[in-house]
Amino acid sequence: MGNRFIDKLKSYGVLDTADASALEAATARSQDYGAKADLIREGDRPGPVFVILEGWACRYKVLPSGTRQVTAFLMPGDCCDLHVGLLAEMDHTIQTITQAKIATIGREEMDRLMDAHPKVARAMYIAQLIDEGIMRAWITSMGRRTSIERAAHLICELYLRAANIGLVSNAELILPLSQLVLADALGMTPVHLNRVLKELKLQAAVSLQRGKLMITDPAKLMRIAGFDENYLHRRLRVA
Amino acid sequence: MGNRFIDKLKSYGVLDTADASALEAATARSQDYGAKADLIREGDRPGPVFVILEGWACRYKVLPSGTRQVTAFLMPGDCCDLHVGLLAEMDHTIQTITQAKIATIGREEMDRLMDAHPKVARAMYIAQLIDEGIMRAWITSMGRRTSIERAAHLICELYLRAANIGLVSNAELILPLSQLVLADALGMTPVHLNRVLKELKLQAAVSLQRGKLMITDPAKLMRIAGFDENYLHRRLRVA
DNA sequence: CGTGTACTTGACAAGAGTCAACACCAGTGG
DNA sequence: CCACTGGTGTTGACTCTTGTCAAGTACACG
Repeated sequence: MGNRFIDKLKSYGVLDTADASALEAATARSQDYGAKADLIREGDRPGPVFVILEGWACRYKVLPSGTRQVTAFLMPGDCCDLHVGLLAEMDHTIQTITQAKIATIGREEMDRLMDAHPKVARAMYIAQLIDEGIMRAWITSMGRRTSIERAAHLICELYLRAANIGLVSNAELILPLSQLVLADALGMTPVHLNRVLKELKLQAAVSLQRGKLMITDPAKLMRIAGFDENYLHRRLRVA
Repeated sequence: MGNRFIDKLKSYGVLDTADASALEAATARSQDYGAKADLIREGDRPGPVFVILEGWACRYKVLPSGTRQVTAFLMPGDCCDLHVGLLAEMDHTIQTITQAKIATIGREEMDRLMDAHPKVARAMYIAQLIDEGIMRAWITSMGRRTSIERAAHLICELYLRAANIGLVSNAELILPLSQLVLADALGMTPVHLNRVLKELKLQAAVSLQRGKLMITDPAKLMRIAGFDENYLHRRLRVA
């Protein structure tokens, strides 16, 4: 399986073997979670950095009315919230979507690791900057894209992020995201999302299985979304 | 006038005089901008960190259709994009809204400053974490709040952020934001925002001047917004 | 005093939510 | 082995929010 976290950081800049083995050591102990398990809840005191080794998770907030908004998807290789230990409490919940294997890195350990391995620190900062770019793209989607564009845009994003970590084969990606979860991320009702996906299917851009979504024509999807991948920063500054 | 940037960082943790004077030195040279001046554009190569000393600015993205989405407001004391120099290009534009006085801190200078002053580094990280929390709150607003709630929520946020840096007096804040800009931030049309603000005015929560918005009853506004300030992290972990 | 930009209002159209019913499937326990 | 159950997906009819278009008003500025 390999360690997708290390693979991802390597894609942000060369790591030497010492860097890689330090990361390997830091993520050696991992824990298995079932689907829909909270890693940390809104209001909790922040703890260690989570590193998703396998499976999918998401961040979300719940409103007084009980409705839910997913604010980010986490896939293998993603990690959350460098320095978050500086805050008194979490402003959102992090929950697994599927079964997942997750490592944690304590705050002091992470500080030491980044001090001793500047190239790792650099890669971690890049990962954080990209996550911020993704949030800006989500705000833009929610504010100014139609529901079809918005759905297509999210799926494009997930496709490219997954491709970066080798989750895509034959230009196909299987997303283990239910329509309920997608609707909570896209800020629409499940009913409406269902109609939107039907339309995308009609245009032969995606296909639907029960509970899974398969992307059959990424190029067409990008055209529908008006997708510009610049915010994923796959082209990085050469050092 | 003082240096609102330093004041803000001080509110995130004690800084000693050496820390403060280093920050003072780093922001001593500032530049004046007129309204609607680009600091940096989408596609540009990232440069130094910008520090807003006076005036207001915003980040925005433009879609192929030409519509605009504001993704963040920057007020005095705010700074942008620690480590952004690691990326090859900006994924959004930063533009002044009003006349503004803005300092820049080069990447190496900032690295040196943070190395030599851990308390400054700590405060900068907190500022960044809060900015991320704000983005999550925006995503949540756009996805799951009605237009009235959303407008009220944004105004609450700006009110509290402004209060933190001493911009509020007599529970009143004057926002130099046009309805066009607010509409671009809230993901609605100016026409609709106008009606929403009229409704908020009717409920005596805000009052409107041409081009300026005055917040007269923050408490009522918070009730309308269902506002929970946790995401602004005003209560920080004690070190 | 004219001109441009922002704000305001009304009438109408389009998009998205709501409600309700039903289909489908996986897992459970009898 | 089958009926039951709960979660998810699907569809239709209807409502309501929001966008669109168009016209007009009010300032600020040169």
